[in-house]
Amino acid sequence: MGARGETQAPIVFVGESPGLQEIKLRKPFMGQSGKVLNSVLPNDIPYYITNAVQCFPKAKDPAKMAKAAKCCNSRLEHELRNLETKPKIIVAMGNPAMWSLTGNYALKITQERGKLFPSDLSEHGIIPVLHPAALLRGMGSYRKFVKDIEYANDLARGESPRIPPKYTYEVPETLSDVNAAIHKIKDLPLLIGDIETGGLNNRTDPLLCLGVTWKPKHVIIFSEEFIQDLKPLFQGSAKWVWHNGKFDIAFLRREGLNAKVDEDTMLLSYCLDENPGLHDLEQVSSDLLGAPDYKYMVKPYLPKKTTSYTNIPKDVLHDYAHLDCGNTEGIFQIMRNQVKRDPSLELLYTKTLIPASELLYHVEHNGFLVDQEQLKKNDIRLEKQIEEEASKLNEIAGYSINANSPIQMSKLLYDDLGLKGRGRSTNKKSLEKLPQNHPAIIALKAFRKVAKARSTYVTGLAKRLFDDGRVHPTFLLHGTKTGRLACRGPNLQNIPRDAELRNQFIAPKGYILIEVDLNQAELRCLAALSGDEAMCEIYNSDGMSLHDEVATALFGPNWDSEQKMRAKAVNFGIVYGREAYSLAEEFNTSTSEGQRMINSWFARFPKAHQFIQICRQAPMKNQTLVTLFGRKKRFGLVTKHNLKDLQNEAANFPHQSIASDITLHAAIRVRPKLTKMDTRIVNLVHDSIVMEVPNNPETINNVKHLVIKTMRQVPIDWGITRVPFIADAKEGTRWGSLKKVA
DNA sequence: TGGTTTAGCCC
DNA sequence: GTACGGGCTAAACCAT
Repeated sequence: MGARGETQAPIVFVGESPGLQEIKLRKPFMGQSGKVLNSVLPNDIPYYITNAVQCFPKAKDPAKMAKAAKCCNSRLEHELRNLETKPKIIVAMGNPAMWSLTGNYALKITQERGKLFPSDLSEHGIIPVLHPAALLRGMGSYRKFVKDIEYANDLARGESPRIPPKYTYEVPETLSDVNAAIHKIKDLPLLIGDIETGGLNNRTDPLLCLGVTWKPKHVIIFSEEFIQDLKPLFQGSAKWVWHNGKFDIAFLRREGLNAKVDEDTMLLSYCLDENPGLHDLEQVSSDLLGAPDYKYMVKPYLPKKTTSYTNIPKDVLHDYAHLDCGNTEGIFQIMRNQVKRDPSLELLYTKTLIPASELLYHVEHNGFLVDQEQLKKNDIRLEKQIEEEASKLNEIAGYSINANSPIQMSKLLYDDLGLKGRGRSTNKKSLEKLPQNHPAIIALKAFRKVAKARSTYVTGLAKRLFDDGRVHPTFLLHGTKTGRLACRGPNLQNIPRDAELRNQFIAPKGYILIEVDLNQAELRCLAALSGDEAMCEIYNSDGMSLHDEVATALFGPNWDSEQKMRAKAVNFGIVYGREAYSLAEEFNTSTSEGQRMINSWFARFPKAHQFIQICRQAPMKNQTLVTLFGRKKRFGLVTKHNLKDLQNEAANFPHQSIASDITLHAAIRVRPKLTKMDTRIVNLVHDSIVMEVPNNPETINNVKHLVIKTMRQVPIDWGITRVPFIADAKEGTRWGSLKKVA
């Protein structure tokens, strides 16, 4: 019972366990998941569908599902062996099916999906894929799911499995062999490189080897002891290909090698799919080449995730490195052509992403100087405040309580103190619903503020400091779905707007900080993109201000400061797709008043409204949004469950993306000129550029002039002409105390 | 030890 | 029942 399809089918789909629909109808995949599966089932060949588990476990936690899968294992095997014909391929959907069919209960579906596992239950074996229900919950990539199933369908139709690529490699062992190898390849048109390192940190961790290839299927590995002899290799005319080249060139440049990023397979992968988390080399190689898992080679030497690659024996490391390098060559050939065939992606890749690699190498390398005195002062001050607030909460509770624990605080507020709110959450919004003058609420809010400030922005920052007194973050070009940069280790894009905390970031002696930021960049983009006459008029006039105009539109000409605040919030809320309820919450007013504000805004700016509406239709119409910088937003699986979220993403995508690219391009353009003025970019925050500038009036003036002018010019050069872009400069010695100077 | 949940900071 | 787009980090908690 519980199966459907043809018993002589060449392809078998194995799901997890029946849901209510399936129990009722005695057939698998009849509900929402069934719809997803139906969209990818082959329509030219028969198929058979069953489940790994036939019972209906009450709780679907992994341990119980594993147990159930083990129980049902022999039943499933019996079912599959008794099909009329042996299938060519079996698709395992979700962890339990994969566990049961492979017998390996340690596997994880997100890591194994799309790979071919041998099995005598079918001719070619098992292909694990994500379960459709996981896709419906917004996990994983629908595009990958479709590709995985397509591969399985092709095998069922009689095509051959992909053959995992194999490469030969050599490791020159004498200096003369190294020199001969360099001489042979340094002026070839294209070299593909990949390094292995003793850690992720280019300031402290060793460079262990460099793999280079120039033609399919053969790699040269230059080992550690010859790194210093590789200078001529990087002085030839070859163009260099890397996977996340910004990482590699930072290590190589440290060693005095003139490495550069001409091509980058990670960025190609990001061009082809903007969703994060899909672009690491192993993953791309597996998807495009059918490359098998080769991490197993080095795993025995890496007991912990953090163990350094220095613990791997040299011969094993070189063996591993040659696969990385060879695979990079393989995926480059495929993806470079795919990008070339799409003019917008080609534009994005060549004009934005590759130049941005070089920019960000420098920003990361420069780092941001931290004042350790100020760090210490904040540490002491916040520690004291944390203790004070914590002891207040202890006293209120009457026992020792951890204010950092949401569970304990929830118990305190809703059980011990009997406060009545909405649900049992203790987050900021929920606390707003509780009596604001209650000492527990006051203390908890204060505690949260200072605890966050200290743990993340003081002690957390201190852990990231290097010998040079600076933090050196990593900026990710592939970290967002919109094209904004992401930043980590530490994240310098979310430092609190609190003078004491921002003052931890300073200019070195003899320099000052200048921050130039675009004024209302996203709203200006919305005006320019939509061509809304009223918005454009405001931004093109000298005396008008959007916030003032909207305040007048919403509340009449005699608005007060509170009403102006609301107007401002509506302006920024609109571009994020905020709704009446959420605005009403913020201002403690009725939903109908929230709705009135939104309606008035859209009435004042009808074309902006229309533009947003058109964007919102993209997910339903299965359209891809494209910006003039070539960024794309693709909508994978659209369901009634995620439609609203996707519409909000769509509505927000164009102006967020373009505003960010204007800043990025301005930074790319000014950086070489800044270098000549002994000026360094030390941070980028979506619509602003922070620099350290020699403290003399002439340079300061030149830098401000250059950056402001460039931020104004970039949109014009990219065809955004309906609205001017205005940038403001602030300066000072500490980031928290910058002052606007005429 | 590692993954998930909750919370809070930025544009 | 939900309600705002895009991110990162820390601490607690829980399973292994």
